[in-house]
Amino acid sequence: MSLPHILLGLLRQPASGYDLKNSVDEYVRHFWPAELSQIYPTLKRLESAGWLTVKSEASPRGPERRVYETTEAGHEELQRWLRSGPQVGNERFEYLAQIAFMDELGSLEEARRFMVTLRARLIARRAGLEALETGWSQEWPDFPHDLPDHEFYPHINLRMGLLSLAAKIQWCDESIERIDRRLELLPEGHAKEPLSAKEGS
Amino acid sequence: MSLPHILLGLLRQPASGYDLKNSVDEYVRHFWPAELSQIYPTLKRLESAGWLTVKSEASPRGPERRVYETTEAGHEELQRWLRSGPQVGNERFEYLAQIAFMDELGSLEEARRFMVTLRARLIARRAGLEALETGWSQEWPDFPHDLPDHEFYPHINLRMGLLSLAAKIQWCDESIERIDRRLELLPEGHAKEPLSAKEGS
DNA sequence: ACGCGCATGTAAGAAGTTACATGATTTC
DNA sequence: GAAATCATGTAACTTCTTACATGCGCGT
Repeated sequence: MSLPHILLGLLRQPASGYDLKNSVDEYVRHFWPAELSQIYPTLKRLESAGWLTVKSEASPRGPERRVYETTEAGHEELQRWLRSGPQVGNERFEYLAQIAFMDELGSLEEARRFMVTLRARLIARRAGLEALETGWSQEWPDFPHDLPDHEFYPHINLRMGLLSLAAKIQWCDESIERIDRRLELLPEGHAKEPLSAKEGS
Repeated sequence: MSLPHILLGLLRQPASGYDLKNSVDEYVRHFWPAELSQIYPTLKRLESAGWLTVKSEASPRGPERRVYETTEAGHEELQRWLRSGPQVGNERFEYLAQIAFMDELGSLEEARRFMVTLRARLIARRAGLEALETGWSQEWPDFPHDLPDHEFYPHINLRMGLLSLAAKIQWCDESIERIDRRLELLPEGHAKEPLSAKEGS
């Protein structure tokens, strides 16, 4: 139920579907990715609900642009959603489902490799967020203090990504250690390569 | 793409759709909730893919039970999935989308209330996981050490839930503090009720 | 008599993914 | 000449949610 409201939120400045896709990729992707093939029909629904209006414009390059603007009703709907309280949904983690049945493989080494590559992928994500943050800190002089409101709230979101990824990376480290302790109880000798990328938490 | 494999994983013991719903609710719900209306058709698909077989059994109470078992092919598919590496999907957080546009309300007080109720909901979730953990610790004497494999991996999952919720609660605290610091810069006097539930990290 | 647990599903729709289709202009 | 960017979409499919439909047996 969120994409319509995200588009409403982004449309506080007039924009085309194409523009919105760029905004989503730049600002929103980390907590709500969306494809053009989903954005276009959603904009039509929003229009027929009376929350948006369109006008066609010639584009300097390429075909006509269909530029959307929020109506008063759209603006009210956005505020209604914002005031409806935090919507905490059910997150789905496929990798946790995999871990739940890991004993099926009967191999602590395979479980270890699983956690090590998971850790690497989480670190890569964190690097993406960190790059975003350094980009911001160069644009805004006394970052992260004294940000204007429309930068303040996005930065709060960024912090959530960073903190939550740090916790997951720490969890990977903890789990790898637990696996290692189990491996030491076993008779065989095991190749236990050290972690590659830079630290965890 | 996960529910089929989760059912395959749970079906290492024969079970009916109804049984599986109970198992999902007990063990799996925290990272992959599923309804009966989704489980039943999925089982049929799994059967026609040759990964499961069924037999009807009379039930002591109620209608006939359709009891499923994995085939050799199903077992291999489960292992293939487990070995396919950690599948890190795109998590969607509606409340982050809401925060992103919070400046629309132009009210730090409303933003603060939002974060406070979010914090309360996250703490409630954590309490659920903690209850699960104390339940486990009573069943297994020297918890969390020396667990058998089929308890070890689920406990690793539980830890992820706990660590990741703690990080989010900490993020709420940090954000509320940041909002408070902004509120202090303003001329007006503001009612700033202290946090109700017990501590955050 | 009523509701709960057992047990099976179907139907309709929302939300999201992947692939396809088209065509102009600009940059390398 | 090829690839990227600009710009619009549609089609087919998967996944998940919510609501509906049915009926037995047990406890209070």
